[in-house]
Amino acid sequence: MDTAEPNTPKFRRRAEARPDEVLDAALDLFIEQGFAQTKVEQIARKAGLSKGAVYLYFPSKMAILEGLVARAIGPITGQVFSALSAYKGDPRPIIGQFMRMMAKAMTDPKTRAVPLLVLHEAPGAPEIAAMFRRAVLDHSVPALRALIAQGVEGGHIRAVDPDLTIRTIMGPFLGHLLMSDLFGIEPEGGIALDQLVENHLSILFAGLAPEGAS
Amino acid sequence: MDTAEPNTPKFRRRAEARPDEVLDAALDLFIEQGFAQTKVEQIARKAGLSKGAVYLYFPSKMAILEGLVARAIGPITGQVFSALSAYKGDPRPIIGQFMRMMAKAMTDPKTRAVPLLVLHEAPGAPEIAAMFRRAVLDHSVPALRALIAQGVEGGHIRAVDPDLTIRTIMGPFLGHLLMSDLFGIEPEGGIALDQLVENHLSILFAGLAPEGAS
DNA sequence: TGCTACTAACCGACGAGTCAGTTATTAGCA
DNA sequence: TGCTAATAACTGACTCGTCGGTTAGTAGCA
Repeated sequence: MDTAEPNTPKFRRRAEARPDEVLDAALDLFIEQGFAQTKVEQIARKAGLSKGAVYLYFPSKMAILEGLVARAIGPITGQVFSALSAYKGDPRPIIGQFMRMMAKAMTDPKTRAVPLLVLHEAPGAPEIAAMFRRAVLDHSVPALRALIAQGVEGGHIRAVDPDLTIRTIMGPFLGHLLMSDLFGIEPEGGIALDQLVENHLSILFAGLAPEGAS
Repeated sequence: MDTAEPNTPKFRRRAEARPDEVLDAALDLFIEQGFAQTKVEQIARKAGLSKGAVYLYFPSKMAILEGLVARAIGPITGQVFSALSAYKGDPRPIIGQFMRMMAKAMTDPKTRAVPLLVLHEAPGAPEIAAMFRRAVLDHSVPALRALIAQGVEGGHIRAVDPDLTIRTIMGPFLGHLLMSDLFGIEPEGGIALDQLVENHLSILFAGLAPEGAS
């Protein structure tokens, strides 16, 4: 249950590692019990601190959640997305790459947990929703839109509505996340996310093919 | 702000309408502020009652949410789903009908709100999640699976994995719900759900077509 | 001896749920 | 048709546990 190493000194000067330790503990507990159900005291204990100490690093419980989201979406630089929108040609291969990348990332429960947390806490915490939106959606959605629009113009794929098609592309991901994590619905043996992606892509790519192509 | 009619008598014998009035008020507030943020007192005032009276009809705040979900999913009888799974032939037309039916239903914010509420409250309220699962998913998922499997066997659609394909079919719905209701992301002018469905179906149907068909 | 890192006891707000009491409504009776 | 008893419908002030956040004080380090 306890994350803290037993042999580490009780005090450490310049405890720069502390915030991350708190975030680690918080993430575990948020995954297990949800944000509202988790008490700051629990987070503190799991990180090997007292409640008061947590408040040396984070001004509020909310800030812990924000820190968590920030840490998770930080590494997702705009690079991926600007690469997406700069691409010219048949968008299907890159969409495939992109989806497979996502699948790989989402296989890790800790990674999967963050968007899920955002999902749950968004209505009660608009800042969280806005943060996620700014950092992830405001980049990815336009990038995908541009990618699709360009594919349509170039005749690489059928004339579909880019904005609506984004939902067709990404939706199954969300659907699966929700069904499995919220409702525990999985086919026997569980779903491998990569199988889901391959099945989806096979339908999607055939469905996007220009008229009169196999 | 107040739902209660001004001219209705303050007391009414056999107040059978009360529970529904409380549910109506609660739904409005839950949509606006979320479950956790809504106080029982608010629900009571909006329904034209005092807090105490609410507890004459519902044993707890949770029970109000349960009542809301129960009322919403009650009308969805298994009929639709058993019709789905009994069907023989190319599944695409019925899938189309089904999706269009869903789109129509989900156009009403009050209807849309209930699954959304379930989504948000599920982690903190397993009973809600289980209830929704039993009433909706445990019927619809097997029905869709059977429908698809049968379509594959009959050669009406390509050989896809039924379980995974369910996610491809339904995912965009969820994706749209979340993007619009949680993050407020919509193309300018908003999305008409029926447009989303038509775009999705055009891709989906082409993507499911047997090899070598337009 | 002074500073950093931390602790633990504490505070106060908040809100779900309770309950003793109040008021409208009806039934029974003359 | 008025009066009374009974009771259903409702009120709002209160309790009480919970938990986020604070702070006075302490332990280790230089």
